Amino acid sequence: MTTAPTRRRLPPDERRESILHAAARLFGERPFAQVTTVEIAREAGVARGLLNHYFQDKRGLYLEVVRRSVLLPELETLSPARTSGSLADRVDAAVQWFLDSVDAQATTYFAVVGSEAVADDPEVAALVDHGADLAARHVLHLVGLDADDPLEMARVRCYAGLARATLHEWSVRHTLSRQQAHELLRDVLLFLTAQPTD
Amino acid sequence: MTTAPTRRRLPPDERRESILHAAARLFGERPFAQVTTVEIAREAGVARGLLNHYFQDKRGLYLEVVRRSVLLPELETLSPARTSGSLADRVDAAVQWFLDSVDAQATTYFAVVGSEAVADDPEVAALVDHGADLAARHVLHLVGLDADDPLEMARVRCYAGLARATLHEWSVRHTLSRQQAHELLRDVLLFLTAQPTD
DNA sequence: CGTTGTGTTGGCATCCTGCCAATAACTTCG
DNA sequence: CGAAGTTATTGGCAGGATGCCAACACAACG
Repeated sequence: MTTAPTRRRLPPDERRESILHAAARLFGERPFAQVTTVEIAREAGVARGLLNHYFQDKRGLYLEVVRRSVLLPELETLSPARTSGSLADRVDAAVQWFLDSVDAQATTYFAVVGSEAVADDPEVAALVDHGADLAARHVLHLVGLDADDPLEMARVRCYAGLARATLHEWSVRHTLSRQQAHELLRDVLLFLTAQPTD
Repeated sequence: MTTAPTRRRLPPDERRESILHAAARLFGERPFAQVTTVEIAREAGVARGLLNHYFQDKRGLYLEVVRRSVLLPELETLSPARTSGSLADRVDAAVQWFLDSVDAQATTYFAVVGSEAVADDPEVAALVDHGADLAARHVLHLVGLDADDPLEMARVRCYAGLARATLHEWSVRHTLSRQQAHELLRDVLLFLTAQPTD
């Protein structure tokens, strides 16, 4: 038996990825403090020390997981930026985009962002904040408003809060149907964009 | 020197309160993991072991701190429940109430709820959730709508998300003035309450 | 003033984490 | 095809934080 070496050597990116995958799974089902590095290592089939090699520390690994789920990878992929159609249509499309991109990686997203509550960690909060910023900017872009107007950005960031909460009601508490969630978000966004920024 | 006994015996409630106070201060300025029980004990002028006597563990102490800040103690105190005045007036009053009650215990509130991001802990999330529920119910009451209609509740809970985010923009990021925050919240709430619950 | 009840303390045992030197898998060159 | 080199990977060690528990002492009571 020359096979089954006790160690298997992988290209760094690949190994890094597998660790990240295992960590995401565990962090998705249990809070940070209740997940030990031993578990993650076991799940990834790796020695515990290796986690510290690829990521500074447990916290660094966690931040990386969060970063991935927050940045909405689909964000860059599809941005048709339709400047055509009525405002109502563009708004509708923007809401559609948002709900879809969340639906894609629902589990992780909700575990991290959707729970809609406490950021016990400022750095994590900053990441989520950044994610909200990107999403808001993208929505503004879709709708066809100026994404560089600070006041407009602030208002849309507020709207992002509404979006998260609505998401939560729809996908976690099931107090709203997707239909209802969609309509609520659409109506309010339309209302906000129509409103003059006094 | 008969004074300054190495130990001082306090009635349980009092001691419990002083510990809670110290913990709230520290948890307010640093995330959970970065606050050690040694610090809390020192801050409260107490042996570390006493924390475990009054609260199960560090986590239990934290939950108690969160519970206090989330429940918006002022919530019960002032609920004039004005059924008089126009809808616009009642909405305005509700928003006013919300902004005021948050303004009161701003620091703790923002440290726990206002950061508007991740709930790494489901139990904490449940608490915040409950707080949002109470607040939403109260707002509905102030506005004069039925607080037992599940759909209406869901919608107002979504609105609570908007409120948190707006709070964040106003009081943390300073991208909105209180005036602007107030107007935004007022307008949207008015819009939502006017909207038929299709 | 001795006794009882319990608020309070200090230290022990355990678990988790970050660090680091040794090891071995994979590659490359002679 | 074999040996040297590179570095991915491992296992163990030390520090720190937490939960637990038995002893202690402050206050009230008889």
